[in-house]
Parts: sequence; structure tokens; C-alpha cells
Amino acid sequence: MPLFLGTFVNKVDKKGRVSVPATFRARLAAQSFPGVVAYPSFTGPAIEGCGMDHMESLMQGTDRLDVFSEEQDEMTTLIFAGVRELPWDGDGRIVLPEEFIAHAGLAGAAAFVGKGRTFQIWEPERQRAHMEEVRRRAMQKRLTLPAPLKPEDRA
Amino acid sequence: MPLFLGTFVNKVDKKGRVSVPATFRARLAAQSFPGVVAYPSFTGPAIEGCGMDHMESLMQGTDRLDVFSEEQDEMTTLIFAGVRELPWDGDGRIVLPEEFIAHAGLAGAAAFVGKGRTFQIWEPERQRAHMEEVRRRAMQKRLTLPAPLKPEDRA
DNA sequence: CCTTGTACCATGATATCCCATAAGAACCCG
DNA sequence: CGGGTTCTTATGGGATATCATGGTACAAGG
Repeated sequence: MPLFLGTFVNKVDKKGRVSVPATFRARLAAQSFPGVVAYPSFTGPAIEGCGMDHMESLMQGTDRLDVFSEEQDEMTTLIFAGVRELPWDGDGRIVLPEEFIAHAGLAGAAAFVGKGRTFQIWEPERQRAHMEEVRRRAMQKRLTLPAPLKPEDRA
Repeated sequence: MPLFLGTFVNKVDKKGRVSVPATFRARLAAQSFPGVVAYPSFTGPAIEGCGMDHMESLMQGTDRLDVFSEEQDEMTTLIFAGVRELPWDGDGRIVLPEEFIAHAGLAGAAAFVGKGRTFQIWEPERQRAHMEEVRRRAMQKRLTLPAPLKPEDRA
């Protein structure tokens, strides 16, 4: 079960605690850090979540930018400066920092949205609207995906 | 039996449980996930079903898009957010989430429809009508299929 | 001493597992 | 070729474990 799949809405209590969906926990279990790695999205009102492994792969991305370039400087700041490691308690919950709650506009509930290698945390109602918008745009733009070859079809 | 073939109608009990046809189970047996991967169809009142391998091959497609690009963001949301992993119990049944039952309009029974690499789940009566409609249109438009490439011709 | 944040415990709801039954198909043996 | 038998499959119900969630106690820091 190596992927983050599906959308799950859980409650956020007044301490900012929220249960990480069990399937996501399973995905993160084999990581070096017992918890979630997260940072505010810089494209929308959501929190990006992942495991430590993904941080390392992001770093490989920034490694391909020129050292001292403006781009590299901005990118590394955008990504890594906002990152928080959120360990879970014995029951699989994490505590969302106030800044995350504010950025995503959370109020009482949080939607965990699987995106394959990563996931996002949204205010549920906003996520629903966003999803609808993405669907609408996909229809009209005829979004397609590069044809993925099935393993058995490979040379 | 590497393909999903044929149509099978099974009952959905009040817990939302339904038996996956034995031949479909055989097709899914060798997967990394012991169960079915499913998501609501974008285009009609049906549930799309497949194995985890199909998800993994879709991810290979999204992996080729730039991280943080709008395209990558939309694609991953579109594909992975609506997916549910439905593990089967010891008897080869899965439980359909309420949202799936609602989307497909299921009531007491579900039709598993083989579509080759994937399959769909329909409300039986609706599926029958849909099938008829597709047949009718095919007759009148004389639908054709591209000739299958031989293995040595593949990229 | 008070505040903040972390670990632990309790509970209800939900889903998972397990068994029991029945119907049908395949099979074997006469 | 027919009849009985054994498996597989589908389906229902009930027991059990897991998960989400709220609360409380404790520790650390100011």
C-alpha cells in the first residue's frame, strides 16, 4: 500500500489535534520519522503532507537548479522553511500548528486528500469546491495523462 | 485469466457488502493490495474498479509531470482523491462506501461489468439500459477498433 | 506558579473477521 | 449416461478488533 489514496474527513479538536487516517498511517509507518512531514501549500489554502522520503526527493529536485540562482533560493525557502515535523501520539493523531490551521482556514474538521505520493489537508467545504473546479476544468481542457505503459507491455 | 470479462449481478446487503465475482478475484489475486481499488466514474452513474497495479501505472504518468505544476496538481487530485481501497473479507466480499452506493444508485444489487483491464459496478437495471444504448449507437455508427499492435511494434 | 504542549486512558461507533447455511457447478463412480 | 457426492461460491448474521474522538493527568518551560 505505497500510495496515498482517497479523501477522509476527520475532526479537529480545540487543541488542534486530528487523527491521521489509518491507511495514511500505514503508508507512513515504514518511514524514518514516526509522524507526518507537512508544510503550507504555496499554491492554495491547503497543507501539503508527506513522509520524510518525499522531502529527500524534493531535495533532489532543487539540486537540479543552479546554486545561488534566484530560483534555487526561492524554491528552497518556499519548501523547506515552512516544513514542520508532526509526530503522532499513541493513537495516531497529530497536532496542527496554529499557522497551518490559519493557512488552510480549518475550523473543526480537516479533509485528508490523497494525491499519490503525497496528500493534502483542506478545510472540507473548500476541498469540495476545489475538487469540483478541478473536475470542471479537466472536462473542458480534456486533460489527459501521458499513456502509462503497463509493466507487462514494456520491452 | 488476465482480463475482466462478462457481467455478474450480486446482492448488496444492508451493510453494503457485495461478493466480488470469483473470476474477478482471480484477476486481482496477484496484486500488492488484497482487494479492489475503486472510484466513481467521471462520466456516468457507475463505479470504476481495478487493481492496485492500475493505480501504480497511473502514477507513473503523473510522475512525469513537474512537481508543483498546475497540471500535476490537478491530475493527482482528479485521479487519486476519489479513490477508495476496498479490501475483501475472508469470503471475497467488499463493502461499498455510502458515497459509491449513492453515486451509482445501487439498491440491493450490483452488476459487475468486465471492461478488459478494468471493470465497472452498476445498478443492474441501469446497466442493462446503458448496454442497449451503447449497442444501438454502435450499430448505427459502425464503431471500429484500431488494429492491435504486435509486441515488436511497440515503442 | 501558571501556561503550553505532550502522553495516556476511556468510550462509542464502525468496520473487520469468522462461522453457518444454501445453492449451484463440477466431478467421480457406478 | 445417470446419480450421488464434493467443492466452490454467494449470502446472512453475530462476535470481535480497530479507529476516531473526547477527556484527564503529567511534564516542561517561562
